[in-house]
Amino acid sequence: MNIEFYQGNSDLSVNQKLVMDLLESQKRPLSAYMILDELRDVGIRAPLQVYRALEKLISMGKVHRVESISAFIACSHMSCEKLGVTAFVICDRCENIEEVSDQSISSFITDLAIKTKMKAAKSNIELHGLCNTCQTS
Amino acid sequence: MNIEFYQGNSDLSVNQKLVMDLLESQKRPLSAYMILDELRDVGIRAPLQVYRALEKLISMGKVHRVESISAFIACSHMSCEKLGVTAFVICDRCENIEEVSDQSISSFITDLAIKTKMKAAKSNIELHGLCNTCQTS
DNA sequence: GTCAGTAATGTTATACTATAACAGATTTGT
DNA sequence: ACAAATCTGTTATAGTATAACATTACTGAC
Repeated sequence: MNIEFYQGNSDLSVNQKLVMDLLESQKRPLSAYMILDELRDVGIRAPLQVYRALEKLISMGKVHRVESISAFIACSHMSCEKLGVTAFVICDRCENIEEVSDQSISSFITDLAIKTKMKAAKSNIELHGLCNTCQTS
Repeated sequence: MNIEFYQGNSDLSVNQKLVMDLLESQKRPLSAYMILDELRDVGIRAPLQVYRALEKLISMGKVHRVESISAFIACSHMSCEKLGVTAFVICDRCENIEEVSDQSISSFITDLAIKTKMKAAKSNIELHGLCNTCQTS
């Protein structure tokens, strides 16, 4: 872990911390309404409380939205706050999801932005299919 | 009603052709309900009629779903039915959208699949930002 | 300290996106 | 022609997200 860049969860509001802790405790993506249901006991009552927390966490790079399944997952890399470019690899059978963040992905997006003359703000790369385990069973 | 008249040379059903023609006439992505509203006059009445047509058109590679904006756009390349790998570059200001489909994109996805030991079924790559025009105005 | 201004949070209501379940119509193989 | 399978239409409902406003909490000047 890169201490210099890592931020703990102490600067988060109560709701943000509740959502963040839940997403970190699960390794899988959760929908906003799954989060809502899980957090009803601890004071979250309305969708907007969840969506506002998610919005902030996403802007901080701590949470990603997986667009193709409308779900949210804790960033598995401490460095995402800096890099901001990741890819998700999703098994459609076992629903396991892997977050990939390396140089080849960053430079692919950089190249695409240059090629299309874009000032890149946000990217998402999602690959669906069968994972290694599910291909052979 | 004489169905054959509407089908012409195409292998599409009436509803599929209506949706396809609309998406081709617009160059921008449309939401399912925008499509529904546009096609009410010609007999489309329910969301499912639109969604079923879209599902088929997507499976044929003629239409893409742009995940991050929950919208649908006609494929701008005849080759997508074969390649199946494209990227969307979306300007968040003018909402112009460009579909990119070249060898570098295909091989990026291929490499990602190999690296993660996935049997790839579907991918989506979406880059948001400001287009060349909007950066300078 | 207090009080106005600002920001954050809570709440209700509603808009937008998508599919389940069943009914009716059409096509197809025999 | 007729049953089985498929396609299409319709109603109802599930799932995702935000607008609008009320309330509370924080901040800084005085």
